Amino acid sequence: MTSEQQTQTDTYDPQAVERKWRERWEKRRTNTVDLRDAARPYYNLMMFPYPSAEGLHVGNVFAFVGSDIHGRFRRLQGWDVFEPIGFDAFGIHSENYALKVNLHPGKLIPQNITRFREQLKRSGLMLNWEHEVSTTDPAYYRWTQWIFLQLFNAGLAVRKKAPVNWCPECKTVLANEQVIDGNCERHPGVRVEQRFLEQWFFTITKYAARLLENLETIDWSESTRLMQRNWIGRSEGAELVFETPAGSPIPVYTTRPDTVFGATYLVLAPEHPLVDEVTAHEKWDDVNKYRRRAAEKDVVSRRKEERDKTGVFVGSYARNPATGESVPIWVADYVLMEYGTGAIMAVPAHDERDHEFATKFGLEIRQVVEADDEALNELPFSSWDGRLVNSSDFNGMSCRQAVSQITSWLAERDLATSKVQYRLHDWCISRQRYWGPPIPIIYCDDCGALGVPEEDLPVVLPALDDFRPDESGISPLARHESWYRVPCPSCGKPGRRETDVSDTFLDSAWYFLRYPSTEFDDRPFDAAMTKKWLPVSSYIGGNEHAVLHLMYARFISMALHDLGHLGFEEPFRRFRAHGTIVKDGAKMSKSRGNVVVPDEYQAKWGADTFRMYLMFLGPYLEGGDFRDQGIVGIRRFLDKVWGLVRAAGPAGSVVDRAALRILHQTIARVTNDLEELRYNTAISGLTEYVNFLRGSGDADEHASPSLEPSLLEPLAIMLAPFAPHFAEECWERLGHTDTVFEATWPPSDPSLARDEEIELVVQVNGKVRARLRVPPGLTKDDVVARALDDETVQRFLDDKDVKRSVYVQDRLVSLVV
RNA sequence: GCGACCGUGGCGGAACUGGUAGACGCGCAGGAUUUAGGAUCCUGUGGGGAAACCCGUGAGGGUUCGACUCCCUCCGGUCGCACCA
Repeated sequence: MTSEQQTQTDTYDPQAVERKWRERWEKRRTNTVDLRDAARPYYNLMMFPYPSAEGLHVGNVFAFVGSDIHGRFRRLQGWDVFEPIGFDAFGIHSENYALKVNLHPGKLIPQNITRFREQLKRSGLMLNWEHEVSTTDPAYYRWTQWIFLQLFNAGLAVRKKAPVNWCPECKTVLANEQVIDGNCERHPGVRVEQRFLEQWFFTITKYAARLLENLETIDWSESTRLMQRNWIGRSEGAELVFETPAGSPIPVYTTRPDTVFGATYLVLAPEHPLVDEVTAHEKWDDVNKYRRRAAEKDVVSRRKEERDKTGVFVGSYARNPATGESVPIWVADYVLMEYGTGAIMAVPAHDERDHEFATKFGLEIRQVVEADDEALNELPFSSWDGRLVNSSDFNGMSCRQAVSQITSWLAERDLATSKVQYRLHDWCISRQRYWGPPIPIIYCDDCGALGVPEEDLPVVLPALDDFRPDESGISPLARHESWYRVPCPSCGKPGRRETDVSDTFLDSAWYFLRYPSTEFDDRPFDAAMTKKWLPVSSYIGGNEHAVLHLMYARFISMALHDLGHLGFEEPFRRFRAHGTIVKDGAKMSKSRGNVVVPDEYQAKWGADTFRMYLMFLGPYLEGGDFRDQGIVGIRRFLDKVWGLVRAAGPAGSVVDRAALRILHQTIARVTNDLEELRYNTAISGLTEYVNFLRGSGDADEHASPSLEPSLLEPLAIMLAPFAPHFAEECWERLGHTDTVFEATWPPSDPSLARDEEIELVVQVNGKVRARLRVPPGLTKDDVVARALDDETVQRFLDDKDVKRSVYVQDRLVSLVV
C-alpha cells in the first residue's frame, strides 16, 4: 500500500470512532463513579427531561451537552463526577398525549423513554445510567408520597377550600403559574374559570422570607435570582384598621400609610368575608349580582380590555382612622382577595387605579402629597419624593418620615401595625387527573383526614383503562370504588382514599436527592450518600424553570432540612441558566412546526461535530437561532486535528519556544472560558492553536507537520469535553491505553505563556498612529521616548508640545498635544 | 404599564476591570491541485480612497487623553411579571 492510499483510507470516520468508544465506555464503565469511595465528589446535575413522544430536539441536546462539557471538564480537573439522568414522566403533558393517541400512558411512557435513552446515548454524554430514575416508578413515587406525609405531619400540607383556576379543556385545576393572560397555558384561547374546591396546599408562604434571604447566599445566575425575587414579591407597609359602625373592623394593607389622610373610600374584594356584614339591605341585590359576575372570571388575571373598573357601593361607611371621617365602602374586582387583606384603602389622588375608579364613580379625590418635582404634581401621581399636605399635624413632613410617624401614631390606638407582605401564594398540589402519584391520604368520618401509614406506601396508581377526566371536577380515580374504599388506618371503619393526584412539580422537586441513593429501597435518600454528594455542585437548566421548579425544589429541601432529614437548606450550590435555542426566532414547538431533531445531524456529521457545532453557535448562556450553515467548519477543524495527530512525530525532540508559548496561552484561555461556560470562545481558542500548529514545523503544502506529541496531548485533553469520542481516539493514537478522561487537565505555566515581544499602540490625541514592537515591561519614560522616535507619530505631533501622556503597561501610550 | 437583557461586517459571533473594534467560523473572491466536479491547500475579505488617510459598534447628546464598554434621551427586539394596593 502506498502512503497516498493509506492517507485516503485513514481519514476521520466519525461513525466508526463513535461506535468504538461508546462500546468501550460501556464495557469499561468509564462513565460511572464509585459513589461510596469517591475522594473528590462533584455532583453535576442537568434538568431531567420530560420524555415526550417526539423525542429530543436540538434545544434539549444543546442544554445537555453544555452541562456534560462542564462535567467532563471537572472530571479532567480531578473531580469524581457524578452525572446522572432520569425522566420526569408524570403529568398532564403525557396524559393528554396518551388520550389523544388513545394509548395508556403506562404503555406510552416506557416507549418514549426507550427512545430518549437511545438519543441521549448517541449524544456522547457522560451519563451514569446505573442511577437512572423515573418519577412514574412506584419505587420512586413511594418517596414522593413519603415527602407529602412528612409535610402533612408537620402541618405544612393543609386542605382548604380555595378559589382555583379551572381549565375546562384540561378539566383540572391549574396552578396560578399555568394561567397566562386568563387563558390556560396549554390551551391558548381557552378561558380559565374560577371554582371553589377543597385542595391540598403546601404552605410555601411560611418560607417566603427565607426563600428570599437565601438567594443572597447561593451562586446562581443573576437573571434567575431576580425572577425569584420578583416572584416572592416582598413589600413593606402597614396594616391599617378601618372601623365600621355596624360591625367588624376592616383591616387593609398599604405600602403608603403616609397617604392615609387621602383615603376617601374603601374597597373590598368581591370574595371578602365581610361583604355580607357591611352590605345595607337595600343594596343586597346589587352587591350579590356583582359578586356573582365577578366569580365567573378567573382569579389570576383579566385581559387588558376587561380592565375597566367596575364596582358597587355597599351602602355603608367605615371610619378613616386618621381623619375620623366616614368613607364609603365599595366592592370591586380590581381588589384581589389573594393579596394583603383583600381590602384596600383607596387614595385616588396618588394611585392610578383608585383614581380611575373614583373618577368613574364620582368619589372624592384629595391630594395629600406634594411632589418635590413640580412637573410631577398632576394627579394622580405616586412618588416617595414629596411632602405631606392636607394631613393635619403631619403637613410638611417628608413621605418617608411620615410612614413611620403616622404608623406609630395610629398604632397607639391599635389602628395600625407595620407589616411585610409577600406576593408568593401557597402551592396548590391537588390535581383532578389520573397520571400522577395519588396523594396518600385516607378520609374517615370519625377521624378526619389521615396520612397513609408509611409502611403502606406506595399508594400505587391503579392501571385503569378509563382514565379520562370529566366535567364533574372529580378525579378519574373517584370513579373506581374498589380502589378508594379502604378501612380507616386509625379506627378501622370504612374510609375513603384521597382521589386527587399530586402536581408533577412535586415529583421534580426532589429527584436530585434520589439519584445517589437509587440502590436503597428502604429510604428515600441515604444519609451518608446525601452527605457526601449534596448539595448539588452544579445545576444547569433552562430559565423557563426559574420560578416554579427551582422555587419548589428549594422549598422542599428547606422543609426537609427543618424536619431533620437534610443537613442543608439550599439544594443547588451553583445554578446557571443556559440560553434557549430557537428556530426562526421562535421557541421550538410541535405546533409551530419548527422542531429540529438531532438525529439526522448526528448521523451525517457525528455526535462530536454536532456537539461542538451547537456550542460554537453562540454563547451558551445566551442561546441563539439554530441554523446549520457553519457545521462544516467544525468538521474541517476536527479533520485538521486528525491530520496533526496522524503525523505526530516521536517524543523527545526539542519543542519550539514559540509553540510552547502559544500552547500555554491557549491553555490559560480555554481553562478560563470553560470555568465560565464560555464554550464558543473556548472553541475559537482551540482553533487558533491548531491554525498555529499547522503553520509551524516542517510542513509542506498538503501534509500536516510532524509535531512533538507534547504539543498535541494537551490539545486532545482540551478537546475531550467537547468531542469526547474524537479525543479518545486521538489520545489512543498518541500512544495511550487508558481513557483520556483519566488524564490530568494541563496546567498553564505563566512564565512559558509570557510574550517576548509585544505590540504597543501609540495614540496621538486619542487616535491610533503607530504600533511599536517592543519587549514587555518597559517604563513609561522609555516608551514615550520610543514613541516620539516614530516617524508617523512625529508627523502627527506636528512639532507641538506633548501636554500630557498616559501609559497603560504593555498595551498603549497616549500622547496629548 | 413595571423589571431584566440585548442591538457590532453579507451571516453566526469576538473584544478581560474604559485601552489596537471585527478574534474564530460560515459565506464570498482570486489562485494552486484536478480531465471535470467535489474535496483539499494558499491569499484576500467592514465601507470609501491610487495613496496618505478618512468614516465606522441601532439614533442623538454627554463624561474622558481614549467609549462597543460608563451616564442621559429616543428607536427596535427578546424574556419575565402584570389591577399585588
